[in-house]
Amino acid sequence: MSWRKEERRAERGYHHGNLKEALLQAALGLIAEKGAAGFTFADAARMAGVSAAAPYRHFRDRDELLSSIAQRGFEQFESRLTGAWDDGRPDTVTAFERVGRAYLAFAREEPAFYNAMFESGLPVDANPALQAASERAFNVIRAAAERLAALAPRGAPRPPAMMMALHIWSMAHGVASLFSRGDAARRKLPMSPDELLEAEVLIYLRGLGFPTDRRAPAKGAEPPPVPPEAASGSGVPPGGTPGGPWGKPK
Amino acid sequence: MSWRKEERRAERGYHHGNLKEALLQAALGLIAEKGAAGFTFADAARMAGVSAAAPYRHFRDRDELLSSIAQRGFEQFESRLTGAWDDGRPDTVTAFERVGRAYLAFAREEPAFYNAMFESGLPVDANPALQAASERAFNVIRAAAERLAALAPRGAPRPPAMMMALHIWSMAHGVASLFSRGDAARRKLPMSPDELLEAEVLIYLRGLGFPTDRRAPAKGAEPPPVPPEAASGSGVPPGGTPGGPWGKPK
DNA sequence: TGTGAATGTAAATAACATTTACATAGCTAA
DNA sequence: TTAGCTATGTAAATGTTATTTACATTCACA
Repeated sequence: MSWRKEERRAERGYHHGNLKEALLQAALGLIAEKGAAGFTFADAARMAGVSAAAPYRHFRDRDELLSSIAQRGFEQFESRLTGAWDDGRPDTVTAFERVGRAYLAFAREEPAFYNAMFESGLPVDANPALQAASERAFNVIRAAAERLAALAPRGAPRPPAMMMALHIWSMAHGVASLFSRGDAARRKLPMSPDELLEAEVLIYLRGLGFPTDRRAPAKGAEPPPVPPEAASGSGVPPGGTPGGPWGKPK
Repeated sequence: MSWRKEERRAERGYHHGNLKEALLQAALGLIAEKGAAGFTFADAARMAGVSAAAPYRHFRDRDELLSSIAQRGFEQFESRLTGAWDDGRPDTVTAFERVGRAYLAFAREEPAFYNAMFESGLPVDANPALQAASERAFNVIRAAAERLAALAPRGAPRPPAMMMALHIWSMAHGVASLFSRGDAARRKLPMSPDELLEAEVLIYLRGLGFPTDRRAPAKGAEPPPVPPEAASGSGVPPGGTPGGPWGKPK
């Protein structure tokens, strides 16, 4: 349990000193390069400068290494989503969209984690810790959806927060999987994945009756019940934001 | 090029008679069971009753077999989506949703194809034929979106069809990936993946200003300009369909 | 300082992917 | 019909991987 010599002797000596971490890092790099499928246990060992059998002192098998990475990924993912949500500041809709962008950013900036988490074919539900980590990450979206649902404009039925969360999750995951990674990212799209997702979420929220031309509300006007336009207008003006969420219909 | 004896001698003899097809079928089964990652070329050969080297007479390597399956998958996918779209009958929105359900149905009923197409890590854009097949499938959604966009209600700006298509695709793919396959399917959801996607699409369409309580329009009332409520109401009544697309807010 | 627990290594096993040299069957042209 | 070319298979060899086992080296600490 004690890694007193981490820095001191990262490489030489009979004992590596920090093999577990070194293996995780090596694997992370390999997965980023060749995908979870291409990554090999032996390669990671080689990269860490140890024999092919050494990794088994730290991970039951290849899958456990992968799970560890996925787990760590979900934790970082949760952290980033939580940071993006920032407890709904400056206003719920803005923060909500920031969460969406954070989702895409994570997928783009941490391909190895994202791959291990969502594209490695790992049986997430077979590993309680992993499952829990995944759940915690999702709960950030869910909590945000909860807050958003609470803002449902008068006249519109209050949408189930869980459903909203699942919807948003599926949009973010769909965009990330299809357009924001790997070769799919090279498709010629009319807009960036970020813009695509933002428009998608905005249109969706509009469909629920939310006002979607976010704008920092007057001080202290939110969390309290209703944001600016929700209180005033008819909920959803058919025209919506000038030009719609997708910009000018030139 | 001549397979005169396909049926006659499917098994015995020095020559298999139909190895290529047999390998594809075997691989399909194996992928359905253990995923594209778990599938092995050797297993497929064994299953077809030939030596491990025989498959190389029909596929450059393991990846080419996988590509062939993905290709075939995209073709069947396109076929099913086209059938579901049914040229927009009985009305555009209904047909559009049917396409969404067909997407999920395909993911559920053809896990092997879906896996090879979207979860095998195949570099789709590296294979022109595969890329083209994928494009053709997407074009079904795109064409449907085109028709839908043309129905944009008066007062609402006409949304770019391509964007709509990408949005719908991402929703369907997101729901399929997250909730409609593998272990993720076992999550305790408040509704089925089908219902989830349907609600998502309906809310989205509502966000674009479309009337979403589909109902076969009066004969010949559609394609022509505007469907029932779009002509009458204010485009998007804040209340929308009674209870909203997700059912009664009990 | 002696010793058990932790961490590594080497060697062995079994499964794959892939290649190569050789065997056999099918088909076509003389 | 048959010689010979082509397509399709096989067996054996190579090189890599995952994983296990028996043995070696350190570490931590009583």
